[in-house]
Amino acid sequence: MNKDATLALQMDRLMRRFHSDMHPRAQKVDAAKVGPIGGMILFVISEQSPITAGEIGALLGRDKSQISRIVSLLIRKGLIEKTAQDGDARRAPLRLSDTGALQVAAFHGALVETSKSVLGPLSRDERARFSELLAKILGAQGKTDS
Amino acid sequence: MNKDATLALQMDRLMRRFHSDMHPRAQKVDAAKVGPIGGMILFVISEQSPITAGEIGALLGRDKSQISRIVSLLIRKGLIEKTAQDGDARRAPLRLSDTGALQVAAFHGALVETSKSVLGPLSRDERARFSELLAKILGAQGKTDS
DNA sequence: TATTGTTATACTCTATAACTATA
DNA sequence: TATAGTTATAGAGTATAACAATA
Repeated sequence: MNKDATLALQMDRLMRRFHSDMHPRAQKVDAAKVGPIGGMILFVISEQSPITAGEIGALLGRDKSQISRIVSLLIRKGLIEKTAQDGDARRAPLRLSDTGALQVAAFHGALVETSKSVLGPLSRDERARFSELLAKILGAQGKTDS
Repeated sequence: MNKDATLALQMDRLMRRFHSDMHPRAQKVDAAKVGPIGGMILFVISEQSPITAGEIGALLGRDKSQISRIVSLLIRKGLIEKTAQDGDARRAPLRLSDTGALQVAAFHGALVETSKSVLGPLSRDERARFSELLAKILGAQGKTDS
């Protein structure tokens, strides 16, 4: 089979593997029932805060309507808050609440466990190399994301 | 941030990137309207045939109920057929029809284009190295898939 | 009793479009 | 006129469970 097609199939299988491993772990710690995308959004906010809904959408590659809906949910559940606006009133920078920070810590643990489990077959060096390759893939085209 | 968590976030972004790139390409060639998972199922059958629904589910990491539903759709659309049974009557080995083979060729092209596009930032050597790492990740645990 | 596959259901994710408000 | 965000809708993917047929 063509090497590029092989890569595509490998990618699909890896994505499924990751998802299958992550799902039960995430559910177990998802006390606030925010779902996998809710968890990703919390995670992104914990990394870069304050951040607007549009920026989150660009980072995660999801449509703004989806981000908007889940952000509303997260606010309703008290996990994130809108910060005081200084400039553009259309933008609504978001930050974690204390409860949200706790939830992120739980998700973080699940993420780490999943990474370790799925990437377990790789040595430490290989894992680092893998991460570098991912960074190169994402970085080159990713600049236009944000 | 923890390296394992970084990897998890990179994985999510890569998956999204792949999906976003693949979706419009696949739609364009999806003459029979079988959807992305329908395309993956056709693709798997084209690689290993005859193959049962259960084996497809294991390979793709999807639930048997989902495979069953889409396999029914693919049969209804004339893209695959059940082969004559020789042994276990519960199992229903599947194979591509001529129409299905044409559809697979179209999907194959879309897969190759997506791989080239998303993995474009990598050199030929890096891409080979990336594929090797994927094989190692999938191979070690993947044996239990089938 | 276990396995293969089917069917039904409910939930989540997703894309699209129309909309409001701000700039 | 353009941008940030909201809301509504429809469609696709998913997990779960109950079920039938076969082993």
